[in-house]
Amino acid sequence: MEKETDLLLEVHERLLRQYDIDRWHWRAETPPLDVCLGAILVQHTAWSNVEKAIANLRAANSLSLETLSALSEEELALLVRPAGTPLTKARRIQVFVNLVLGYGGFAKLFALPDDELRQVLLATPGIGPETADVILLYAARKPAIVNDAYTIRLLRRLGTGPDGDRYDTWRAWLDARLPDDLAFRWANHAAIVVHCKERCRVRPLCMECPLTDICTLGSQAV
DNA sequence: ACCCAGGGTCATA
DNA sequence: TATGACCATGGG
Repeated sequence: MEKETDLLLEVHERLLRQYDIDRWHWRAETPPLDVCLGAILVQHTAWSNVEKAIANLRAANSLSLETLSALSEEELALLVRPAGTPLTKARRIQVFVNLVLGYGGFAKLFALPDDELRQVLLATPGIGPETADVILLYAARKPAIVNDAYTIRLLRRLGTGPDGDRYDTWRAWLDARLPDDLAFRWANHAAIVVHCKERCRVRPLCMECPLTDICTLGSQAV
């Protein structure tokens, strides 16, 4: 376990040395609503398409809880259409937005104890474990673990990780091994995403990959 | 013409 | 518990 922590910390350091995570899409000043919309819209979807959807919302002056709640399902679906599964995502956004409004805004919702907040999010239709953890970390700014396909793929290539790929198994495994620190966890997940988007999917770039020498799968496909 | 993307939900065995 | 179907658009 300590050895695994050492590996995770080494990866963390190397990635932060290599990438400027400030160029990642969520920054310290990103409003909670933007983060939450992105978290829902990116489900099984390429981020480039999410940007188009959010640009549509911005152009329609609809980046507020009140506006999003007031839009008809069809109108909202039209705006988020580039992100795919438009009707599904329009519904999920409205359910979530109404949840926040019901609490009287993000500040009050996020004032709940961490565990309770996570339960509330998970009980919301359309918000599964990964979306909930993204909201916890990047919108509510709690030191949550975010697991995702990138993390699993990367750490498997490094020959580590728990048995099985179930979300909660990975989450517990990472939680026990990463510092319980907001800044660390914020940067760690961001760096993994930036890294995987930039390199992991393109094999020729493996030569310049900052993790090549500890990658146990060599040149095998991602 | 495929295949997949930072998921989530529901039905089936 | 564990797969599979479905949602549906845009880019490689």
